[in-house]
Amino acid sequence: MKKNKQQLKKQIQKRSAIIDAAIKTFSLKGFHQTKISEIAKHAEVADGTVYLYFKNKDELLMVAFDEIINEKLNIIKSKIDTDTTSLRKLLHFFKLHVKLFTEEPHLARFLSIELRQSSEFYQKYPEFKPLEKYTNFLEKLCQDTIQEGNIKPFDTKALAIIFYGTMDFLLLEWATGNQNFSLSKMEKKIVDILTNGLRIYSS
Amino acid sequence: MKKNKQQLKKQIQKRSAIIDAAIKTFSLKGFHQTKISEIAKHAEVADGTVYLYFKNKDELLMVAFDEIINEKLNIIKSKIDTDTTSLRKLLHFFKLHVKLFTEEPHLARFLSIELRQSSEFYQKYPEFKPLEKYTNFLEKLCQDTIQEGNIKPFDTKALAIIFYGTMDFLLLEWATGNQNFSLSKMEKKIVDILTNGLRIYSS
Amino acid sequence: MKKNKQQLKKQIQKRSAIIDAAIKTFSLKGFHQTKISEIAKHAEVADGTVYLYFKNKDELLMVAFDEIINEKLNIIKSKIDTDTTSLRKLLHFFKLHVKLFTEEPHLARFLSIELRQSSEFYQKYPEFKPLEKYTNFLEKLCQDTIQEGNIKPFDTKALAIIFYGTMDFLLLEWATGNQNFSLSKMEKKIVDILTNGLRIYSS
Amino acid sequence: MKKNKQQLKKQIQKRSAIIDAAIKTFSLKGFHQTKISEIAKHAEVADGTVYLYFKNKDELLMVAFDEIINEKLNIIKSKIDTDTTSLRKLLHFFKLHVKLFTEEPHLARFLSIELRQSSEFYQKYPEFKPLEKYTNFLEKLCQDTIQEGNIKPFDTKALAIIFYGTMDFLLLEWATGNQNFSLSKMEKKIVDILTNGLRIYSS
DNA sequence: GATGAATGAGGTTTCATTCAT
DNA sequence: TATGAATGAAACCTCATTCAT
Repeated sequence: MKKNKQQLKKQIQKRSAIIDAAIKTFSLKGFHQTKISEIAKHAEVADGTVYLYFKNKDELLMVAFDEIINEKLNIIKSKIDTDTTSLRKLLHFFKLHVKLFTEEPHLARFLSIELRQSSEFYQKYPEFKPLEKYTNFLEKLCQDTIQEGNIKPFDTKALAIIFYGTMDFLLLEWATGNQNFSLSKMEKKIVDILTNGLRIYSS
Repeated sequence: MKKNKQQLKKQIQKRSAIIDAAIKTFSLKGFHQTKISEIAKHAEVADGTVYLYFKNKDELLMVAFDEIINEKLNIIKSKIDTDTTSLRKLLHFFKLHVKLFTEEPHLARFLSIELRQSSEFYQKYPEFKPLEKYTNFLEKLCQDTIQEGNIKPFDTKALAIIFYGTMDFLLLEWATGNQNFSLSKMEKKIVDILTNGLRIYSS
Repeated sequence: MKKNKQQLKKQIQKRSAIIDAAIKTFSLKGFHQTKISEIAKHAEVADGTVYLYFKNKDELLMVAFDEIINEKLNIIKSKIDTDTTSLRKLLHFFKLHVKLFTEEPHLARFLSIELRQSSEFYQKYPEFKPLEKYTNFLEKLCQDTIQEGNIKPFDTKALAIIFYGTMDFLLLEWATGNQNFSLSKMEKKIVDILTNGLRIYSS
Repeated sequence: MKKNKQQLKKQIQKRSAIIDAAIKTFSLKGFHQTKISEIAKHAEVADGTVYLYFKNKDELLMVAFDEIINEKLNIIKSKIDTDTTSLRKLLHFFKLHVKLFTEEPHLARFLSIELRQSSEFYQKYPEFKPLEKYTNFLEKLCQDTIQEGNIKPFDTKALAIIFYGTMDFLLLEWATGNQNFSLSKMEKKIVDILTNGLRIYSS
């Protein structure tokens, strides 16, 4: 039925609007400082409507994370697709990660600060593994790079932790303004260290 | 006066008890889920007493961070003091960091999760730079190691970010149980990667 | 729309119920001793509902004053409307004021005691002039009476102060039970004094 | 014993210092906004010491009122002592009342605002009749004036209510800045009205 | 008597969530 | 399905008062 299709479309748009509003507001003000009514207002729906699409505020946060991570990961995937080696893909990933999140500073805060929810959050939602896809992809890239013989056969999980941990802390330092450094220069230096350390022909 | 001395001692003990209770409770339940009354109960003082020692809940959290960071940094400093080279000190630092925080799992959670508690904090307290001392010391170690000729003359700030970011994310992965790995093995692998990447005579 | 009309009506009733409950409770226990939860219970709404209609407790008190003053002033206005001279209106006003507030003793307390509750209010809300309308009307009556040639051309502001001050203190003495007098007799005596003046050789 | 005398003197001074501090602070900030610790600090005693001299904050307020009223009444009494007729004393009383309280504006607030404690206060302390002495003296003056044949034989209680009510409301209007009038002019006008009476054809 | 550290009861207000319309 | 008015639980912090020293 056409009617149903249109309705369905409308609903999907509404859901999407809510998520967008949630991401923007969470990023800007932090999870606890964000009121559902604010999100509803930005999404141009009633407060109660939010609860037709999401069980509660926690779920909305988790979905918001998921959307962001998926969106950015897909952008990254498509952009590194044309790189000729996995090593290049890996380094390109690093650069893109920094670029994508610092282009929208509130997303940098979102990722480096808000993502780390309270201990109770992890206990309450054991299935909450927001970075899993992201770090898995990173690990996969490391595996490929090793197979292609461009980095030494290190443990790929360890490599992924080093990579993600470094990117994440770099963004935190930048987002909180703790350090007064040029982000692009710092990024190059870090890539330099990681590659020169990791390359098979590093000598 | 003896009286004053005894009172002072009592007060120091009380303050300490409150901080300990705060750290434990914050770690367990998260900052926003922790009630002052819980902390007070654990510290065996009245609710109001907490406010004789700390201006408010925020300050209590910040002081708790500071105490933990200082305490652990001092332990680390004293333990690596006998290491003969800065490179050894650096790697020892890494191991001790992981050890000290995973020996007390709530501290691992405290550091890797609660420390990032929400942008609200960084916005409200721009002077809140809990890790400054820690990463500064790390950077100093890197400088020394470079001067001693044991790692290539990389940018020391970049090195510190890689080191701390990696340690931090490793603890997070461990604390949230996202990954099912042996912490000690993972740690060795990471150290392996970082050292083989960094050494001057890495070939 | 019918629906909206009904809802609006309901809301007006709810607002009114809250104000009534507030006046009664404030009068009975005093502003600082009155808990919002008590008011809510008396008004048969939830605590939070009070805050849908009033910004906070302070505003509720001020609105309550305003409502009472307006209500009583309107009653008085309509009742003195048929009096043939302004002098009669003026004296009638005096009697009605005493009557209206002593018929509902909690209102007498509200006006003579709670209204003066603490400088904090006057300092915090300089625009809080609860009696302005009331004394202005009183002053206007005095002007008219003078123009009609029934009292000497005294300063009207001074007259208003005498009238209101006397009525107010009379109610206070009555409400606090400090004096053991017949209110109606006292009222007559006061009116007698005010109209006839003090001096023996006034003729 | 000399010792005891000195100690007693010290204690009286301490009690007096506390009352003075209380009056100043209550006047300035209002009863509810005043903390016992502030009073103690101003009186240069420990918080607990206040409770050696006064049962609680309420009692301290009541004593403070009493002291002020007594002090001012005594000043007035001594100043009007040389007036040759009771009528002159009465009018002089009015002027002195206004003068004494407006010379120290915080006292004007204290008397016209803070004196009217909450309804519960009057219920809790039925013996709290702060103005009794004052209005009794006023009434006595009226009696004398009547006996001396200088005002008509009106009811003296009614006269006292008019006098005190007018003075009190005049001070309130002045203290809260509601009216923009010259206090001294207004005072003269009021006295004029009270003495000359309202009616044009009063004979 | 004097101290002041410690106590702990108490209340306003917010806001996630519900549910009658 | 959508609304948004209503709900009511929940907790930080203050400060009068106490009491061990």
